[in-house]
Amino acid sequence: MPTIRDVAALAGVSISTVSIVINGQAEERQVAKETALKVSEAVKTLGYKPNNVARRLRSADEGKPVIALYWPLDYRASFLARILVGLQNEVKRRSLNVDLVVCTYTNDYLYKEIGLTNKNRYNIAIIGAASAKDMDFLASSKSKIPVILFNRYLESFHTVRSNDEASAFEAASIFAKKGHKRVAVITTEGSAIATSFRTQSFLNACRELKMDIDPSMVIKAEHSYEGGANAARKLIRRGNLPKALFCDSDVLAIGAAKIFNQEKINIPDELEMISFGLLGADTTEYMTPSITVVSIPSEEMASESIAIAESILNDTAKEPIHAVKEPQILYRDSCRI
Amino acid sequence: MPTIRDVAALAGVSISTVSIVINGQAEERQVAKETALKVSEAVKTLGYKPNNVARRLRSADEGKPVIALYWPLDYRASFLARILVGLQNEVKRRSLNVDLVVCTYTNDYLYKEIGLTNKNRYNIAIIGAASAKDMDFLASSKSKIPVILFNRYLESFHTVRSNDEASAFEAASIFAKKGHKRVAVITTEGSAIATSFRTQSFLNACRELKMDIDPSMVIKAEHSYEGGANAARKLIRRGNLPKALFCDSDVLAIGAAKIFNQEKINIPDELEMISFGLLGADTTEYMTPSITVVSIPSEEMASESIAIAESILNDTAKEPIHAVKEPQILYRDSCRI
DNA sequence: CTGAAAGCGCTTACAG
DNA sequence: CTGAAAGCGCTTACAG
Repeated sequence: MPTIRDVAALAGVSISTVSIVINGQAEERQVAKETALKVSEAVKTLGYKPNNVARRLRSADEGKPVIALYWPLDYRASFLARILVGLQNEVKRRSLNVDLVVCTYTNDYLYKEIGLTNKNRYNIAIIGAASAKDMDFLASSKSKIPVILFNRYLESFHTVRSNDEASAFEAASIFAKKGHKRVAVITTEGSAIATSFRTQSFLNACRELKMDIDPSMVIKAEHSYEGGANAARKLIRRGNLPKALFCDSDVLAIGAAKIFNQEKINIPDELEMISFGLLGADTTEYMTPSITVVSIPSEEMASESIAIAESILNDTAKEPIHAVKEPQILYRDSCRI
Repeated sequence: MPTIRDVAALAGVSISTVSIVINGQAEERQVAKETALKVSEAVKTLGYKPNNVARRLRSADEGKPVIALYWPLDYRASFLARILVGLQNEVKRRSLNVDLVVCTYTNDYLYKEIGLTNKNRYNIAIIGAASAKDMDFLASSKSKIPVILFNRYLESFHTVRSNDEASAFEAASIFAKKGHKRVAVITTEGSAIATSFRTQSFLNACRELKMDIDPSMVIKAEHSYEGGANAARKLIRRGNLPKALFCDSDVLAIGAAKIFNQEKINIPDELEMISFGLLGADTTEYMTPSITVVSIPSEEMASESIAIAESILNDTAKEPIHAVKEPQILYRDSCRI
């Protein structure tokens, strides 16, 4: 990259003059028109761009500490708002003097994120929805800044999780108490860590509670409303529909409910539904039917993340902090207690 | 703020030694334990934090250009994902070597955003959901970096808008063609620029098309599912429900639809609904009933924003660019053509 | 009107 | 084991 020095050399003027011109002070500092022109041309031919970092140093612009949330913009993009609002609210509540910034990344490519491998860009990274590969990258300690893992676990990092296992068990217990013997499951296809863990936990709980899950009743679906709808169609087509359905995400549940409504399968009379809830709680509340969810405590997790971030900034977080938040079951029409 | 120089002075060692210690190279560089300790203590007593900007300059870490999306985390947080995904996809499509970052702000307080008043932090700002005050701030040219206004208009800035006026007219035309004479409206309370403009445009269109809107049938609602639900309750309570309802946001429409379902008011037989659509198109598609929307072309607007950003980075955007994108009417069950 | 010089706060060879 | 010095790319008094 050309520097101001190169521009000065090409234009045949001093560095000071270049600085004045590129900062638009040519008139006010009474730089000769001709000189200013020479500078502009040199800038253009070299493709010169001022170095922001140098400018900031010189201008004593240190800025506030920056907390970066890393979040992938795949099908989980819809969960971002709730978490971001949670982070933001906690920053406000604590009157932290920090900037909160969202960086998007692609699963498995976290290692490409320069904000993580360079210790001077952000002060703290909250990393959400990491894939197995992303976790490997982190575990190999290639991240140069303090990391808070969001809903993932690595011993040597700060982590904030939702107690999905207990919640899956509780969801299964509800079905068991109601005497359901057969349960269907709609789960996200692919190997996202959290969803497969949630589904696995639910299946284990069913086994423990002596409920039967025919493998053909575990439908894998693309994580979208349409995916949920397609899964519901498959279940109906297969026939012999169980009276209980578990979904590992409310997005799938909403898509599925649409089809049950269309096919006049009454929820909850003919089919009771429970879903994990990752969207804002009001979303599932205002569906028709409203959907009973094990609501992931995103807000509490976000608050805790900021609490940890604050202690990192204060240098009081020596040992990794591992926080676990309890989801809340929100009983709605799709499965009343 | 204390500098490395202060730490060195207090610890009674050289700057180099301090640098080595604070960068965790004490062992490897065989710094005497005692020396390292003195440094650590000086760091602690002074509360020294290394200056990231200086580090970056020294480490020749210039980084990529940064495009910052400014978005408020109020009730409009739920619209963020769709726009962000749109921006991200276009960055990818163009293989731009830029960082995309989201900065949250509070309406009316855009002027506090240091990223805008300091020209060295971000290279380009895309500003969404600006309030009138925020626009004043921008118009007063206090922003030091190139700005792209998202769904707002100021002559001297790059702007990308949705043609809400034409769309509102088209929505009204649909009702008019179906012979509706009376129409109800649910609109967002408060003075958000876009929503009030949409509602106003719709009301104007109704007047032009000789449809009657009783002012008492224009219900102001908090922008949330609950707000939409409350508005629907008000409409029902008032009695003499029109057969056509317009909502300025799909969030309101979804909340309202829930109540109509509960009250067994058949959509569309007893009441036809059209809403502006700010959420992803699939959301309203999978509601029960699915909701006919004038879908704001967020994706196209995002693409255009990135196109403008690219030309700014290439210095080929001399004059302000003003782009207008056409919304698309998506016919769903709530109002078939 | 223009330029030489100082200095922002660091890191990194290099010398001892 | 430790320190003096150079220098990252700028901006800003200051001198002329």
